[in-house]
Amino acid sequence: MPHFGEISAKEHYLLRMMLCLAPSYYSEKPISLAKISTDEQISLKYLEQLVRPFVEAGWIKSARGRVGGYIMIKDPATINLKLILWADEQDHASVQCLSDAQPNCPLENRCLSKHAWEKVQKALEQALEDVVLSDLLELRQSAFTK
Amino acid sequence: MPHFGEISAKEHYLLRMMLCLAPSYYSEKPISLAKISTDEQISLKYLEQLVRPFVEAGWIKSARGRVGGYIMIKDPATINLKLILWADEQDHASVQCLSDAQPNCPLENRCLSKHAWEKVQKALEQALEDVVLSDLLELRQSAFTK
DNA sequence: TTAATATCATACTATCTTAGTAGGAATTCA
DNA sequence: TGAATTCCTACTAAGATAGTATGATATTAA
Repeated sequence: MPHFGEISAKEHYLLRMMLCLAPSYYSEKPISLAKISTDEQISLKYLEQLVRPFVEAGWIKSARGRVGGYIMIKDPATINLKLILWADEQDHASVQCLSDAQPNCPLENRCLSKHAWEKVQKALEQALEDVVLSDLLELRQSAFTK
Repeated sequence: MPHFGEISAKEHYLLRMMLCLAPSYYSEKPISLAKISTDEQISLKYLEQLVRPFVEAGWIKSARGRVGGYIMIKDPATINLKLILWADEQDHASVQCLSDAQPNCPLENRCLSKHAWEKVQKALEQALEDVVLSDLLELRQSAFTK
């Protein structure tokens, strides 16, 4: 049973995939999903699905053929967890009536709870924005590898 | 399509239910689910399922019969969103290998991403803890009702 | 005493998401 | 040419969500 805020395998995969692809931004050499699949133990076919939205968004360029793969063309310094996880969402309202205009909402505690969720939402959003791809890459170079 | 951190209807219901029940802590008079169902437009049968874990946890006492209902016996000042949402979970590790000991993890970026998720997890946890039931009740009394 | 109001308990269901798998087509390059 | 790669569509098993259905049991106001 998952709980609010639990990271799913999919989300875990997304970040790791992006971490694998990020170096291609600097090297400008494509990285194949086959390699990522091996390195990170993620199904190749699943990776193909996961990478697609980012290609469509223009963050990643694909190169087909023999020595093809994917090249990140959006600067990793501008990519954070919020963007990765919420790439295909436009409306991030955590509670329905935050987006829906409900002028005369009849519910006793909805506005009260909405107020609470807004606080949580804001904190989470900030935390996700604080995790930037390029920062993570630097961590790997330095002390973090212990 | 939901996204990470989105509030589900269930979670929205849980908080509103608790907000409805909280006054019973002070009045010591039971509040029926039928009333909550009416006030908050939540299915009575669904509410019955939602309240059960808290009764079993001893936070809420049930009173059957004609003028029965539920009475909160845990101080609303000690109940926060984290406790409400994660009531039945014991291990809140957001990433599998945060709880599992994996001494020689072969994955390239797992530890790096784990580090990232830990930061997010910690921020979220803090935000959820900061939303305390009694504080919300006070908001209703005062300016929030506009 | 009885009828209404509650909780308690179990089971069922439709829809969606997750976490993939399957099979192949198109492209590129050694 | 053949191997490696992306591209594309479809399918699936398991689980969660958001309830509904049916009824039993307990209490008390009338």
